[in-house]
Amino acid sequence: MELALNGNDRPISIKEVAARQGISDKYLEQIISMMSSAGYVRSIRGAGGGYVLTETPDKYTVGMILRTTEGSLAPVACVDENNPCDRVENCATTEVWRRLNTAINDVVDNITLQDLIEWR
Amino acid sequence: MELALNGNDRPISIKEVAARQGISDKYLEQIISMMSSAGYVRSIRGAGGGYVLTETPDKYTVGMILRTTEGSLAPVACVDENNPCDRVENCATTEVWRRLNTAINDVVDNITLQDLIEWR
DNA sequence: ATGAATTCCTATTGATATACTATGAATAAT
DNA sequence: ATTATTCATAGTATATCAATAGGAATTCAT
Repeated sequence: MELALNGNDRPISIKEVAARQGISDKYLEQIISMMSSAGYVRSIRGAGGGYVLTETPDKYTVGMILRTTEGSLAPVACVDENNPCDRVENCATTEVWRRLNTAINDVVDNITLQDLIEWR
Repeated sequence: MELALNGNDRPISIKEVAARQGISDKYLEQIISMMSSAGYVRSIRGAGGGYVLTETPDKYTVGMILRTTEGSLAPVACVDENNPCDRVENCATTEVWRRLNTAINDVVDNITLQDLIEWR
């Protein structure tokens, strides 16, 4: 949201964002570096550098961002990756996890960064 | 599910369930004791003792059981309990968490133990 | 060229939660 | 009296997460 609100005219530095959001530079650095690896932001190094979004805010879903920074959103490992436990055969609860997974993804994949900005 | 399938004619012991489910007696003991405190099961002590459900399986939702054994299902603390963080004022993401919370609760509160048994 | 401001990379710490083990007391059936 | 059980509580091992830390690489401004 900080990057989106800042626009793409000039990059915004970790230092600025961290100060405004009340978290440490070093911690934010690690978070944004995940976004960078994912290609969601472009970094400009050196003095006067910082970050800009690579796309317009409506192109990012909350799901994309959360999965990048937090990993899988699955309630249990067996419903996400091909990571079945050895008793999946006669496991009635799998269906619970599958429904939860779908419900969670439905929410996060249908909210964009643009939505967040408009809700502000 | 073990208790529901066993019926209320005779109690079923931790030992039996633990063996069938491949977990330790002692660990299961702690889990079921939470169910007992919640009033969901009735315990019979002493030799030949064990547990029975206090209600028919259609009276238990997955949500009741999960909240009892796992605690709150809220994605973040601020949307569940009155536990707002100090920047909730201008926090656009709260709405994301609220929607997630609703979606999760919708799923787990609309599946009963009876459903699980039928899905088996 | 030099210095300052930045990103980049990786290691480490500290706190907490989780799954699980362990010990023994209380209770009830035989 | 013995055995099978629940009940209560303490302890352990591991993983995860948030956060800190140090310093290398890059770029801008002068």
